[in-house]
Amino acid sequence: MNLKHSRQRDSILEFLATRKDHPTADTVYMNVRQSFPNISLGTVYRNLTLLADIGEISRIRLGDGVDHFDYDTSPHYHFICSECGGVFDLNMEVTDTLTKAAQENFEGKIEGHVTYFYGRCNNCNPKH
Amino acid sequence: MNLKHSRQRDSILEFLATRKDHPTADTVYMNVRQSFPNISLGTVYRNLTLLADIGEISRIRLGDGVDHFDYDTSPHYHFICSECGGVFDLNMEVTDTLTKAAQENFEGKIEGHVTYFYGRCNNCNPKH
DNA sequence: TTTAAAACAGTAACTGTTACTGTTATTAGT
DNA sequence: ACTAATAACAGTAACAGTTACTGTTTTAAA
Repeated sequence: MNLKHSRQRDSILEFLATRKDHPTADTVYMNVRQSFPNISLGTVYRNLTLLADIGEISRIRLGDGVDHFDYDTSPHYHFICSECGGVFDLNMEVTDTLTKAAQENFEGKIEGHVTYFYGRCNNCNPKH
Repeated sequence: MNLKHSRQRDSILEFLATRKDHPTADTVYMNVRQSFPNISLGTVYRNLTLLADIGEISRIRLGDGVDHFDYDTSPHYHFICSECGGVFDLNMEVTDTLTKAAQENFEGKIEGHVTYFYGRCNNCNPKH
């Protein structure tokens, strides 16, 4: 891979680094436009995909039809609120016992699994 | 909910019952057209959504950008092959230990989780 | 510097899905 | 059986998120 430096890409990565809420491409676009008013949504998508491909960030799919992006590439679980759509990290250990269990009765090679949790976040959960 | 009977819906459900490979809306469309040549893709989507809403079938999201549908609504895990996109059931127990563990350090209410596995299926995994 | 190519902005196209519109099929009440 | 109300239909347009194309600009190696 023969990458060239780009200020737009820097800016996208820099923005992601400031956020812990796993923004979507569109949110990235909105924000990076403050530094690069002419940046194209295509550029944002291209760079998010590239950064994810080289492992600088990770792309997260949570069943809401939109891709989220995370500067934190360490393995951890996510929670998505069914009410407000907010995404949160979970403070919880990641194990490979699930993958091992799955491999037991399965021919073929299981390489990993995707897990995310859903429900009501603290804000949306009715207090009582 | 005040449902009326429809032959198209029957046919969609009937087709799904014959398949264990979790077809997409488009696959359902292709097949049901053999009995109903004029059926509309919109009708297929509408009925799949309706059937899923009333719990007759389940809708499965596996991160490949397409919805899959399953006649088997009992809780079980799925595997998706990164190579051919094939979807398979896993013969493996479903527990709620994950949900409990996730709830530990999380304010708000965790209602459930989605888990699926990926890798190479038996056909796509290089033999040796 | 010059120059090859990576990256860009802008925009069109594509995919999966949902919504709209006027017509047909179903079913409950006579 | 007939009628009337409406669920469901076919066909098609619209929509959202994402990817691909085109001609121009930026980067960085020679």
